Amino acid sequence: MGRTPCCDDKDLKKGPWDPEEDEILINYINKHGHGSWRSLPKLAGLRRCGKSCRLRWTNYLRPDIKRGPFTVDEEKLVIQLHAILGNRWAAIASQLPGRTDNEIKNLWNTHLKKRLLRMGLNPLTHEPLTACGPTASSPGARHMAQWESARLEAEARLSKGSLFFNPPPPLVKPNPDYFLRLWNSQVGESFRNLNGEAKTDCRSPISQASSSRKCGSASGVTVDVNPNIAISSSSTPESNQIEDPIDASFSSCWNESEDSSDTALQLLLDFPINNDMSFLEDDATNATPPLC
DNA sequence: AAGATGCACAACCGCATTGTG
DNA sequence: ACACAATGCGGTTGTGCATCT
Repeated sequence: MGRTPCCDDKDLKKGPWDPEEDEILINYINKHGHGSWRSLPKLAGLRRCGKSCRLRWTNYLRPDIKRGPFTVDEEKLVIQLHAILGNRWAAIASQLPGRTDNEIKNLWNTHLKKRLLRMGLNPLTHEPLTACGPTASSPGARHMAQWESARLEAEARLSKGSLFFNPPPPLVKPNPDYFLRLWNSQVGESFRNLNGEAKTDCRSPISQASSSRKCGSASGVTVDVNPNIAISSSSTPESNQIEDPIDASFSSCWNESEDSSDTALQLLLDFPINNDMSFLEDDATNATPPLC
């Protein structure tokens, strides 16, 4: 079949945008909205392809873009979300108001990835690196595999029409971004609000599954996502008891699906995001990779 | 002072997904 | 159901600036 390339016109300008172009684009969108991106450049009188216009608008010109350096809290949140969502920058960006996927991607590639590496953590898995090769058999690696399999299972369930959360209205497709919804749900909120809890004994959720519903976030990190991001790191493992909000919302949400003991949610609660993010504050000056 | 190198960020490219007739 | 267009997304590249030698 093939498709007409959208930006192959030799007449089209490439490279950095100049202020005049920005102004034209802003004025046009403020007046008419962007409508069809493909036809926008012609209508607005820009010698750019629609894709370029869209990118310029969404990544730079949009009025709600928050410019300036990322705060430590935002960086923590990016790391946490990356541990859950992987390189799904758009999904991560949706949790950081005013930040774009491109910006977060750049932040990750230029700062956070290196920082994790300096910390001796694998930026892909968020697991400790060792000089002795992959730690496939480590609990952490197992955990990752379990997490992934649970994620796939959950997505499969969703695709079969199993509705984990409030059933969407008819004709609305279930959002496949299961974990993002989980994160944003009451359950996720409870997860984020677990403060300084359950630092102990969060072993493999599968092995624990049938009896481990009290094992909460291993991170001890609280994250309030929107609109005012506020994360507090706590290292006070005062309580190992996760209170019932989790259980309640968990069980009420999960009732509809079978084998609730072995759940993606449990994995989320148990997810071994490398807990101590204090390195973000002092920028890994005291970071030493773990010896093996 | 000048060239080399590294870094940060904006923009591009191509594939995947979604929408539409 | 199919073909095609439009859009979204993630990986990669290009460019300008800062720092180093």
